[in-house]
Formats: sequence, C-alpha cells, structure tokens
Amino acid sequence: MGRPREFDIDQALNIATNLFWRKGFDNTSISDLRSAMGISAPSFYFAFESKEALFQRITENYRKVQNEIVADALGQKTFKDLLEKLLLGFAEFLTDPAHPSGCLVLNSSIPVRADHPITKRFAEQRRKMRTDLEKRLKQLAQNGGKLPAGSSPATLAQMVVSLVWGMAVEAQSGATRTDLKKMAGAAVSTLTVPTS
Amino acid sequence: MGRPREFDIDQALNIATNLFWRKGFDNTSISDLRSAMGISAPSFYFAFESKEALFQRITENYRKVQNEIVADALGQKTFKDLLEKLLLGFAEFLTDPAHPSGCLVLNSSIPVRADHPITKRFAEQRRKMRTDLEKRLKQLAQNGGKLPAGSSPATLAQMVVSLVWGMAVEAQSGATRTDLKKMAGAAVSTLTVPTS
DNA sequence: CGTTTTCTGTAACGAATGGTATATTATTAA
DNA sequence: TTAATAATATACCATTCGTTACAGAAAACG
Repeated sequence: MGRPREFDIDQALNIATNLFWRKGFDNTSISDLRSAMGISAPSFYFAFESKEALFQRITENYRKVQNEIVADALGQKTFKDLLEKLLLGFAEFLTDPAHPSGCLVLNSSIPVRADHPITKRFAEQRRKMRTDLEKRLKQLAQNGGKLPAGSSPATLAQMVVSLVWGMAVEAQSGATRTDLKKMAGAAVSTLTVPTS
Repeated sequence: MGRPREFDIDQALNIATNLFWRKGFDNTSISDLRSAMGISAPSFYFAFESKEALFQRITENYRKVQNEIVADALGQKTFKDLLEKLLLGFAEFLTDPAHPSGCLVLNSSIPVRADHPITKRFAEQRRKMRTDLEKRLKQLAQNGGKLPAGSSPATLAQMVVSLVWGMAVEAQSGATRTDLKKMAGAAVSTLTVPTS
C-alpha cells in the first residue's frame, strides 16, 4: 500500500556497502551515497533514517558474514585445522572480488574519534573475536590440540588476530588473494607443531 | 627580524601530532588544531601553510622515527635478531606513553579515499618496508640466516609486516605494551628455527 | 469517487569545513 | 625616525556537511 519505492533497496544497500568499504564512514558523505544510489535526500532519509542508521545496518550484516568464518574455524578439532580455516577464510574474504579489498570495519573504526559509539562497538567486536579464539585455544590445549609450546593461549590468540588485521591492511594496500593465501599457509606451517 | 612568534612552534607540532594520531587526518579539523594550539586562523596558515602541508611535515618526521626501528632490525646478522629487533621495537613504539597508541600513518591512511595522494604515499611506504625486509631476508637465506623452511622470503616478509600492522591495530584497540611484547616474543620463538 | 498511506521533488536549514582579505601590531635594519 | 619585515586579530568567504519542512505524486482501500 502507498506509493511504491522507485529504486531497488537491496541494490542501494550494496552501493552503500561498497562506498563505506572503500572510503570509511566519515569519508563517505550522504551526497556520495545519494548520487550513487540515484535518489533524492528525502528518499534517502525515508528509506534509511540516517547515515548512521544505514551504517549500523550494513555493518551488522558485515559482522554476520565475518562471524561465519570465525565460527567455522572455532568448530575445528585441532589447532592446525582451526588456524587453516581462520586464516584461509579471511584471506579469501579480504580479497573477495565481489567487494573492495580489506576490512570494512577496520577502514571505519581506526580513524573515527575514540569516544564515538561506532568505534567502541567495533573495538568490542574485535575484542570478542580475540577472546573467543582464546577460549577455544584453551580447550584445545587441554585436549591435546597441539598448540605451539612457550606461549599462552591468550598471547597466541592475540597473535593470530593480529595476523588477520595485518592481512586486512595488506589487502587494502594491494596484496592479492594469492599473497594472502601464501601468508596464511606460511603462518599455519610455522605455528603448527610438526605432526610427529 | 619582524614580529616574533607568540607561540612555541615545536609545542604546536607536538599538539598537532597528537591530534592527528588520535583522530586521523580527515577527522582532525583546523579548528581542532587551532584551539588546541591556542592560535588564530591566520597564524596557523602563516606558520604551517595548510592543513595538508602540516600533516606532510608531521608524517615525514614520523616516517623517520619508524625507519630507525626498521633500519636497526635490518642491520642484524641473523633472522632471529632481526625479528626480535623489529617486533620488539614496534611493540614499544606502538605503545609508547609519550604519544597515543597505534600507528599514526595507519590511522590516517586506511580510510582516506584511495585516490588521495596521502593514501598513495603511505601505501608506498608500507610497500617499501615490506620489500626492504624481503631483500634482507633473501640475503640472510643465502648466508645461513636460519629462515623457517617452506616459505619464500617474500611471503615471510609480508607475514612479518602484517604482524606489525596487526599489532598496531591491537594497540589502538587497547592492547598494552606487555601484550605486544608477549606477542613479539611468541612470534620470534615460533618463527625461529630452534638453534640446533 | 475520495481517503489514507507511502514515497518523491524542490528547496532550504544551521552548523562546520578549509581557507583569506585586510588592517594592525611588534620587531629589526638603515 | 623611518622603512621593511614578520606575526597578529577581526571578520569573513564559499562550500559542504547531515538533515528537514513542505507540497505533490502514485499506489491500495473504502
């Protein structure tokens, strides 16, 4: 009922995702979004409420996609399998030709002022990923998951997530999918105790 | 000759460095800078020419400091020493209480539009650091520097710099100096072939 | 039909942005 | 003392920012 929307809202969301991904939150203006979507200002606000609400919606979906990679990895039974799923998963995700390279969240969370709720939310998500990984590593350590000796699960987890964020930076700087996959492979083989 | 400057320019540069570090280039306005420095608009432009020129000046100095860490590391004679100098050096640098946590360049380069000259310059600097490391690793590999088997110097170099960028992200997200040092230590011990 | 609801177009809002024109003040050199 | 130079203060510029008031247009429902 009522006047039908004259633009494809999913397509508009894709356009917005792409723009935010490439330029970050602050650097993507409503004017950018509107002209890329081909809609007027009132139409934008009617459909998406505000720039921030649109961004929340987009990053919420982004979070789900990323969580799938993590969940898949955490479900593995050995450290090696976990690491492989995680790093290769991110290597492919961060260089998926379907969207810009690098991490959408990282692009928007690093520079925004520290007290901004968006930045806090993103930092919290990163923290959760790290602690979830840490918990799983502790489990694996107790069940003979063959963790490298000499470093705690906490440190190991932080090192692994750091590698992921570093891969995101490299991807945004031009690293190819092959580059990232090689890195992932190298990390797996060096961090994994040789199967004796 | 002429009327003397009524503010300390080095102090002003420190203030600007601090602001850019915390909030990135785009998110730091001239108004922010001016009020923190306590000077008027014409004084700002007279002293620093423009926001971008000021940023260039600051990041140029930043680059030098960072390069010292890299140069010190590349001067080492074994892979282990190199890695230790590099990772521990960045661990301390990225959590130096004298300035905000994380990497100033990364904070400003990730989100700025990809075609912006500043972004390009920063990406180029990252690339140079990676290739410099790669060259040195090749040398070490030929001289018995004990590199981990199974991965090329190029991949190894990219993995190491990724770890550095990841550490920068973690530092900006609240990781402590101790956290980063532990990670550095773990990375060194896992990436280093046990001295047989 | 007419009413209601939903969307769009025109036009504009105040605030903040980076940057300046102009005139004035303070210093050194001649 | 005067001229030249260097820095200041006041006030302002055009542009862009995110957002909205208001009126009209297109559909569903009675």
